[in-house]
Amino acid sequence: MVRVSDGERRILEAAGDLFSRHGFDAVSIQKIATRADVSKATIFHHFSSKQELYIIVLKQACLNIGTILQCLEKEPCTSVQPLRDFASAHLNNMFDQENIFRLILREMTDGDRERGQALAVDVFGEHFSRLVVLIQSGQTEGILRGDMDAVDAAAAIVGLNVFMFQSWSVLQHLPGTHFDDHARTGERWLRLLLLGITDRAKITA
Amino acid sequence: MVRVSDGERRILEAAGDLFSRHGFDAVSIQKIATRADVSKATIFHHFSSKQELYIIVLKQACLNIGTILQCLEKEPCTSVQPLRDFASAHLNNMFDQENIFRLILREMTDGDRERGQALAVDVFGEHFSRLVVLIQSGQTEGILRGDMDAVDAAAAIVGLNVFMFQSWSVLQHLPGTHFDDHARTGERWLRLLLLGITDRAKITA
DNA sequence: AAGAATCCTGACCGATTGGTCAGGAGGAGT
DNA sequence: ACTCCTCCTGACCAATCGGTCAGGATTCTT
Repeated sequence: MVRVSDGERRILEAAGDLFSRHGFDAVSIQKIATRADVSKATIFHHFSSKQELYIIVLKQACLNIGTILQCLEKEPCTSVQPLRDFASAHLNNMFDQENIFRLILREMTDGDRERGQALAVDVFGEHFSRLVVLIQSGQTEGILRGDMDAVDAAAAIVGLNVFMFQSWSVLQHLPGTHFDDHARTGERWLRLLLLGITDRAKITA
Repeated sequence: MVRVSDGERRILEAAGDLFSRHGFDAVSIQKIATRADVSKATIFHHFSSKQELYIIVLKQACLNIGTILQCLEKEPCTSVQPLRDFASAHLNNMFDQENIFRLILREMTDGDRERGQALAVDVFGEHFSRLVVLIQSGQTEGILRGDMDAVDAAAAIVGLNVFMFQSWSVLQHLPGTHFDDHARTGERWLRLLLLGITDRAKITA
């Protein structure tokens, strides 16, 4: 176990919070120092540069995420319940660790191209792969449509969750909406995706 | 028609491009000036502050968007084709005007809370409402499921498109993926949403 | 008690930031 | 010829930026 001083802990905390909310460029070392209640020089005592601090915050965020989502068993999938469980856990996971996920999503969309993509693969890749396998097993079990791409289905499930996560505050201000609770809304959207929005599937293609 | 000098045009163009790619704080006036091939002071001749320039870029972006998406007729919806048309037009619209949409999405997620939400309602609100009405008419025509919320369905359609738009470069780097073309992928995802991912809808709830 | 190591700080650095200002160039109106 | 107006600029400003440095506390080791 690496020893981490109290000041260093507070710095990482403040940096993670500020970076996730405002992005790398909008946050100055001084602001992090003030929030962490240390001097600016203290930050450079613990971290060699702003970039390094950012990268470490990013890595720490990935570590915190890696161990949480373990709800995907390897048993064959004979009902949609595992999908519900996954989607629900995924969504709760995001909202529970809002800062971390905002940081990662931000990095994916406007960060350094290579780093952002590598990060995305690291963070989402494994879970995504396991979700794809889960869906494929559901297809061979006959519970899920065989004439679709499991990768598409996985992307759609994750995509709806991600969209909901990052647009939550905006969604509530669209006209005619009534989104009250993440979890319930997520369940309804997943149900939509499971059953489809057409009445009876007479429409082919 | 308001006269706009050539320099001013170039400034707005450069600012829109840079803001959408890197965000407000990461872009300096100097960089905009260099890109627009004018001096820094010229920018302050045309715009009173960086904030004002940003707001104007934002408004210009909204104007450019407002008139494009007009594919929603008011006739009753007797097939899923109007939904396909909407989703397709929506997606193409985003990718065609990448900068503008990135700018707006960025503002929605990290901009000033009130302004971002007001902007979102302005930009997406009207189209969203019309999409909801379209879906509702599809429900009364019996072509779409009656036991779902039209608002949920509309949000899901738009959400999948938005997610695809802003995660496109990352999606291609997830393991096992093969997303080659926006349009085709968008069609497949919409089909998923239309028909559902379960085989036959024996699974209720 | 002495020394070493860690934690932390105020003062400071050059560079860059958003923004100001006086004024030059050039076309239009008189 | 004259003025007026718009477009544009280089020089400049105070403030802030990321980062350095010498040294004061505090704690751990011996």
